[in-house]
Amino acid sequence: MPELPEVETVVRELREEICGDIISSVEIFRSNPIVQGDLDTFQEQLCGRKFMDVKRRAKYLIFDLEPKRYLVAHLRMTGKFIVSEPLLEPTKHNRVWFNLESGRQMIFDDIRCFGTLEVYDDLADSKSLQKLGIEPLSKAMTLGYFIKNLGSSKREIKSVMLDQKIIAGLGNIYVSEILFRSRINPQRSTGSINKKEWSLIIKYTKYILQEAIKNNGTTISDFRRVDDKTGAFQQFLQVYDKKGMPCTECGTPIQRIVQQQRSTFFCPECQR
DNA sequence: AGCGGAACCTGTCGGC
DNA sequence: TGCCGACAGGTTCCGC
Repeated sequence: MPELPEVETVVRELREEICGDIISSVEIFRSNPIVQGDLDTFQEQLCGRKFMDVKRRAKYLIFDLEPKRYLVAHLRMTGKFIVSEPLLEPTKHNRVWFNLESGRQMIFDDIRCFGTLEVYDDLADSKSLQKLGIEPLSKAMTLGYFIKNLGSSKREIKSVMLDQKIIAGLGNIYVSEILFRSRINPQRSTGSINKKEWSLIIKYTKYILQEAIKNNGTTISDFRRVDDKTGAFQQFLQVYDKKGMPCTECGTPIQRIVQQQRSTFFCPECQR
């Protein structure tokens, strides 16, 4: 479900809602496979700690706690954080409740249970964070980075853009949208992308992500904000989930193909 | 190195 | 109505 803009939306809203609050107890309704490690340890590591900040790295949420400790979360496909007045009973897909001293509740809800929750004393111990490539909205996102790392690669450009070890934070929706705007066929080999085209990819990656963040992300079906509202960027999507619909530029029907076992949507006329 | 395939789970939708 | 396959904003592991 959530890619960088959706995670960023959730992070910003959580930061407003929970900073300064203290975890009084943790109730786990279904741990497998969400909570990594021993459950008693997980609860013990978190109880009594105060939320100091909520940050994002790629699609990970990082909760800064005091005394110093970190809760690292990944929403995968259907994970959600909801902050609300306390419930009496968990609803169907509630997996973990973080009860707060203010009396409110932060709920981790996840239909498919792919999401992950991990605790670290030192973020450097997280293997998954270590492996991540550059942040697409950072200054590291340069022409030089792509030429140097991918200039001679034969991999398909779609696959490279989804690779979190290279660019960290893009997912299936935004990669289709970025390549459409950049007018690049998703099956092109990365080595065939010229400087001008890389510049377009960089420009539209930043533009689309920023616009999506402004619109609180994209809701196709499952994504929800902390207050259970939907995002609004779906109204600006040009190709994702638009198979057979006319291209907004040339009217050619949008095509759906499968790459890396995932759908790709593109215009065969505009994207060369 | 990098591909395809399967796995982790649950839910929804379309076709017959 | 019911069953079956395809598909879903993600990641990881395994074998070639």
